[in-house]
Amino acid sequence: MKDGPSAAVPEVMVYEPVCPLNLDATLSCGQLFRWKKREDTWEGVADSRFITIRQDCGSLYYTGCSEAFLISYLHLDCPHDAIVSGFSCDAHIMDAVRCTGGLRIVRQNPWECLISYICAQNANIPFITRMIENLCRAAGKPITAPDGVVRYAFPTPEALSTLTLEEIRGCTLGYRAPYVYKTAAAIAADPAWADRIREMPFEEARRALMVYPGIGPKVADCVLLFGFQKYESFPVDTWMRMIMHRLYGIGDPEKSFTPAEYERIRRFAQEHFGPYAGYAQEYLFAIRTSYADGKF
DNA sequence: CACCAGGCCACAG
DNA sequence: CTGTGGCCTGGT
Repeated sequence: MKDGPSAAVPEVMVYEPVCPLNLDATLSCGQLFRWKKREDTWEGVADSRFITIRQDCGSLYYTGCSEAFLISYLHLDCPHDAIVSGFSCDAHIMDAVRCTGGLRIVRQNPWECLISYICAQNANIPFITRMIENLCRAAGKPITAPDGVVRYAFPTPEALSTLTLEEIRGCTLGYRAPYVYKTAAAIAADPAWADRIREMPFEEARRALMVYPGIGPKVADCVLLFGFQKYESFPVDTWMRMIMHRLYGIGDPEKSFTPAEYERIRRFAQEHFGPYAGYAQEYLFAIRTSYADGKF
């Protein structure tokens, strides 16, 4: 027999997506840094809520958020098959789709996305994860989850901008600390920034993001894709550079990665893949090690 | 101990 | 305008 209030245990909700979803691929492909899989269940924090999701036989069993949030967050409100079939003339993308079909681009909070991808520069995923957790612990609101474990929301712009430069550096951000420090201050002083960028056409929004310190072409493209749902965005990282050279003969990974080289690869991809180029990028990125290992 | 990881910035030519 | 080093930190 158990003691303790059963009312504290959240009701598990069920949702059955009508279109393809690969939850494992979606939450582990590297677009997000705050989800962990324990047993069969994914646990994460999004917009100040602790959420669990388990996928079983196509059904989603979830706690901590509404169905509307789940659908929006996982981008289940879109014609996924139509996006994928738009790539049907490209054998490489279809290879990737066969491996991780149902991979979704999650609708991230633009602010969290912005800071996260500033941290992500020149780092690997475990390191990025630690930096972000440190920031959350330092300035994020504590959330007591039903399992009794305290997690932390991603700090608001106001909260993050109260930290000193040294406190941010203490979150193991290294040379990225001044970028986060200055960008947080700028955003905190300008609450309408996200609405403004959301309304801008792609290239203009891109330029507007690159005004913030620590945000270059790669980070801007990630934020436009993951934070602003501008799906024509095609972020080019060192992996994508290698892959695009190998599959399409674009660019040359032997030479130094100049801004001109970035533009060449990005323009080609946006033209070649079309308005959902970002989805092509995510599918290629999801199986990046296969290309490194010489498969495909 | 080198070298690199989902780059950006300051500075030289 | 284009190209090259250096950079915090942590893992091979």
